[in-house]
Amino acid sequence: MQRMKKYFTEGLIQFAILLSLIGVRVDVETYLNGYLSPLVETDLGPSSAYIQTPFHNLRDTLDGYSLHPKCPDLDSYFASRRLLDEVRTLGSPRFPTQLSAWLVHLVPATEPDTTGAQTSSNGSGTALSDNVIDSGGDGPLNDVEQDDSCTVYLRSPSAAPENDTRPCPSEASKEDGETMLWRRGQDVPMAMEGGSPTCRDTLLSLDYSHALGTEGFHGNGLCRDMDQRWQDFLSLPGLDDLDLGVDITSAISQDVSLQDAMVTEGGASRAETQRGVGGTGARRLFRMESSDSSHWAGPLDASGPGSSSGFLDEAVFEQINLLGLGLGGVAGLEEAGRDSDSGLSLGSGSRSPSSSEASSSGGRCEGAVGYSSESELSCSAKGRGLAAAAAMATVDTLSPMEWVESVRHDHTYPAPLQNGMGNPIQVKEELLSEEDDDSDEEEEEELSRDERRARALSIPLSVQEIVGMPVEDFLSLLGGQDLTAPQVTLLRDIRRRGKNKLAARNCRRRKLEAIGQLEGEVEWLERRREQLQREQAQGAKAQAGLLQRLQRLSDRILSQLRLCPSRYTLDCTPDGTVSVRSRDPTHRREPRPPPHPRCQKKKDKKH
DNA sequence: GTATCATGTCATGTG
DNA sequence: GGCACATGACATGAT
Repeated sequence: MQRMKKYFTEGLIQFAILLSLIGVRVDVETYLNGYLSPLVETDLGPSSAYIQTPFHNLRDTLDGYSLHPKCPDLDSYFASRRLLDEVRTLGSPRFPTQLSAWLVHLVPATEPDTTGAQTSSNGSGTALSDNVIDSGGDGPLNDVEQDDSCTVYLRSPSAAPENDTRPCPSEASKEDGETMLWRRGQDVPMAMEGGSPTCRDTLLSLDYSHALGTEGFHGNGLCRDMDQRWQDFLSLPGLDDLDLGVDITSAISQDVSLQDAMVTEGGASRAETQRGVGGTGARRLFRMESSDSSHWAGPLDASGPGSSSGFLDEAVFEQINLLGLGLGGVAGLEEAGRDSDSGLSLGSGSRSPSSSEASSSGGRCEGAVGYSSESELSCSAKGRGLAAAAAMATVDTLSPMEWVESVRHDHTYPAPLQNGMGNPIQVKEELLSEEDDDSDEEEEEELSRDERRARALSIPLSVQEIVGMPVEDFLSLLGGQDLTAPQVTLLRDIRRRGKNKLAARNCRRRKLEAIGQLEGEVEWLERRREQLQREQAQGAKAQAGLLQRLQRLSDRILSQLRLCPSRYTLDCTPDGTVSVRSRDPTHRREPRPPPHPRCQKKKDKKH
């Protein structure tokens, strides 16, 4: 069973399953570049399931910018991703009936781009993603061929001519191994690093055998081997025990509609450069599509397979992960908010109260807990699970727009629960049943300390209302005849703590801003100092040159005066007067200048 | 077990 | 004096 979990929680098949859940056709290019690639991380160990990939950690290094995971600018950045807008247009999510198929075409880096060029020029039509290639005369794959790393192409079977009898493109690389994905600088292919085939291997092999068709690339030993791996996978013990709600075999193998896709690794392709994402090292482009067009309830389907529009927001992926984990239930919305100590959803904007609570609790669980000792729930594993449940519930209860909006605001990054490969629906139902049992208790538990106190004293106002109301209203409320002294005291405390909480946040934000500003000043001053040091060095060098020239000139003058430069020197006064001075302190008398030649002649005549 | 970080809360100062 | 706000200090939980 553990092995099965590994199959389903790792790698590509999870992507396909999860994305099929909502019928999303996804270009996951942004997630397959370098460290953003969950596929890369799947081989990092037993706990490195893709679901557990903390995308929020990746945000720190996104595009080379060092941004805080909660930075509003970062949120707006993600919000601007056009794929998110595309996801918005989706209709109600529907459970998948089919999975995408994949065709992988490996072109080693050192291999000339013969196969790849053929792939792009043999009338594949929409075989390759527009994101990856363009229709230039040189052929988009030539761009890829310039890359010094391995390239894996995914191609639509429909686009492959039936009479295509070209050998399996991976055959050329078969001698290097039987795997299909290589990573830059690694001798071991990505999918085989663990020494055993992973679900990715199997899926890719399936793609070979089912999507390519025997007319095309079949007959290759590698393809058969991959297919065998897939069969091995399907024959794994415990697979039959899984209740996924769908026939996994048929879901994967039937009516395989391989959509074009392309995986590159290494330097950015031209298409990437055009999108402004190139130049950051290794990139991988990928594409996944649901083969069932009925999944598309929204206008997105109009783009049709082969269209390369759309990118999933990272937050969307997080939510999709939640879908795949089967975590969720309506209870999550309430449960996710229980960890909020104060119950304040300050800064949640115009969101609905339920989603606001979920978001607030999510942010709470992410890091700070504060004085939550009175809270009976820990914010760790349970809180994460509840946040996930909240997300799941959001998907089921909210409209797509609301759900996407919740994704936009939800900064929680929940980890999977134990049953990471379970059926989402089943788990949801389990949570629902649990919620029915102790919903009242949970509702009580999720209240903050102040909320519980306010409820105990029958204060009909929420903490948010108490904190947010104008002071006039608050004073009039306190001055009313309906409140007792303990109620008044509690109201004051709640308002004071709430205000101070906000003040502390602002204070810390300003402090961080000040620190950042000072760091900028320090950096500027350091650069300025280096510049001045360079100028000083240049000035010293120029001064040395001038002194050297002056010394040579002085020696020349002294030599013309028939004075030894080692014994005499020239003194230059500020007023421009130049005099000869002896270097020997004992001979301070001005040396008599030699007689003028005319005088010397006259003197000679007298004698 | 320890360090670090984020957050809440309290005490205190300031306007 | 009361209030809002700012901020240092401390506690607490998460990582």
